[in-house]
Amino acid sequence: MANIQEVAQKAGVSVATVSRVLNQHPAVTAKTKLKVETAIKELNYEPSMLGRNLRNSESRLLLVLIPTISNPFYTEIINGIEDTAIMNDYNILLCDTDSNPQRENIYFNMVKNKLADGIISMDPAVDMEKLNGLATQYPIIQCSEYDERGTIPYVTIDNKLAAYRAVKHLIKLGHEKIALINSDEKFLYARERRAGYEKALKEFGLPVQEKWIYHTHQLEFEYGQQAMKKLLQRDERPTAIFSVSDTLAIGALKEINAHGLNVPEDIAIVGFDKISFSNMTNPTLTTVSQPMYKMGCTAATMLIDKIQERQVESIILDHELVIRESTMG
Amino acid sequence: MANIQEVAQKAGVSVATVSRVLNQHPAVTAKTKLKVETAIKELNYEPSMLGRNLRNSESRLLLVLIPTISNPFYTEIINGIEDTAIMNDYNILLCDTDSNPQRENIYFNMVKNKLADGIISMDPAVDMEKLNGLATQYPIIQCSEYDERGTIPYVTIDNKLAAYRAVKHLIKLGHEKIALINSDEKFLYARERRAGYEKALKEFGLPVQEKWIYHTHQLEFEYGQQAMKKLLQRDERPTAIFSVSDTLAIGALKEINAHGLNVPEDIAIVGFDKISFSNMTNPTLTTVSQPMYKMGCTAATMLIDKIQERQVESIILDHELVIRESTMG
DNA sequence: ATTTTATGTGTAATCGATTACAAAACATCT
DNA sequence: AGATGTTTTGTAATCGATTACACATAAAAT
Repeated sequence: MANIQEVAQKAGVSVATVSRVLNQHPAVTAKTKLKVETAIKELNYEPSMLGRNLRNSESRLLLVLIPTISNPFYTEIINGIEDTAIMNDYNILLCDTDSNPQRENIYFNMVKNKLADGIISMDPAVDMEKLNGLATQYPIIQCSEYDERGTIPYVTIDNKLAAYRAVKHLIKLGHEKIALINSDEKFLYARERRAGYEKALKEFGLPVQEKWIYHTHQLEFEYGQQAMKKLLQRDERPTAIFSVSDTLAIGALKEINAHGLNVPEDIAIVGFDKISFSNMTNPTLTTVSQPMYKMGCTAATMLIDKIQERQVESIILDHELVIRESTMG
Repeated sequence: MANIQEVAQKAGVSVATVSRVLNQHPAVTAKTKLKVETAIKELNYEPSMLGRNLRNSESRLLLVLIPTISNPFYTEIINGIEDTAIMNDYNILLCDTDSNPQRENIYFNMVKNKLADGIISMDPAVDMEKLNGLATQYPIIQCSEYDERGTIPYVTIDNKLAAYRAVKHLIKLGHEKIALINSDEKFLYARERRAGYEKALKEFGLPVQEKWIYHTHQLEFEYGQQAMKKLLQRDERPTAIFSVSDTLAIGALKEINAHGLNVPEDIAIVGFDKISFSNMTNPTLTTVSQPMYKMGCTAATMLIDKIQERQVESIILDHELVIRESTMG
């Protein structure tokens, strides 16, 4: 691959002039510009980002940290991020952290080393302390998951309200024995959704029973199955389930079917996220829809604003309860 | 962020010595080494990848091109790639190309610009001509999808044989009217799987009927639903479906259920990929399992070999037919 | 024709690392 | 002590771009 000097030589000009052509500096005659462009084409030259970034201290690359690409929840968000980034002449790189601090470090270093201009973190298991530390020096935005005590701007939904509405929907249908399949409450979203669940129960004078609250370690289907299995072993069987994730809800649904029970007649289910699978189950899944694409766009816009040193405020987006067959036969 | 000069100054040595410490060059006294390491810690110094890469012309970053993160098929492969890469001191960056040539270009440029050392492409819709051109100068491996006419090393499975076995399984169960839900035959895997389908039919003296072969434009569920809807409109209804993708098969399953028909009694289905959701459907989906994790590991190993200028040969891995409820009630 | 002004181009420093080579420091042997 | 060899450290070039500043050239004003 040719470099700028060779282009300069071939075009019979200085490297400065070549650089000016590359950066569309106005002070270049049409004639010189043409010479340079011809040379560039002939040599098949492409400027090195390395040299450029080293000098400019910018890479126009955004890092997107996701805990795992297995969860379809992230797909639409990423589309939003990507579209917005490209519109602003940025590109994104997906980083599958696997919630592994060591891998996270690699990506944090990319920002420190100017290989990337900023980070959008969607990993609830990220080392918050480290992230907050990094955020004092580098542009960082949190998307969907965030640290309530930190100062990093975020975009998310009102998880408590969303959960409240989901559970209220079940109560309005006449359910009184409503179980909660929650993930680990070390995550803020898990705590908030639980708060919403409890708020709804209390508002309608229903007791919050520990035996109907189950915590999973992960979000994969199997954990939902396992949770449901345990819940079905309780002496008193719940008539409805609110699950903090569609993947868990789908696993639960599978387990209910395996026990010869019917959804929603025997047990109703509400999930969370509206992943595309949720419409493929039988029955289809009632779920809380987050504006994922918009969330992605917002996060990207916020990050770019931050990079360009504009003021950035956290944003709470709307959500929507999508009622389908798993609650209304 | 401090740079190497500041560290050198603080430690009272030259930048060369600092660099030697960083790179574990043996010719540094324990005493000097300690001084430098103290200075590094005090200044919180981290070497800049930009400066380093510019000089070394290596980034130890691998690019992984996927058409979309929506398809769970890629998840396990990526885990394999990632684990192998990390074991060899490489890191990976996921690039969601969306099968968009413009986005591809961005990532191709990253390699040209030494921001990445090589590419693993899993995008069937990639511009093969361009990829082959790039491969003459840069390390590139194809995973799962490949160009039969090109010279880029690949790792994949025997798609024709896998399809043949899947269809033979249906024939052995007594099916004679077997439809094929295929994706676009501009993709090699689609052509090969069709060849396997036809081979099985012919071997058992069954006619290949165009009316039972449907091509979809994409792999999302909805396309499977649509395909099935069309197939159910045929004057003669098939008794079995072979779908080249689990996602399409799941859409088809949904559509069959919607028509009040039963799987596998009325219509049996075989999918392809063994995505995790294929075990959550009702009935569970018979499917062809690819050794995805191993495929990822292999692809990464091949790429690293290629980068380090070792000889690399293409590899065909084994597959397995996983028989579940959608073919055996 | 000469000075002033505007415009286009080149020179050279710079970003942050690595490394060949030179030089210094130290050890070993007559 | 002086010569020689070995080990450690420093100097300076280099990677590929950008850009402030200087300089050259052309156009406009006197």
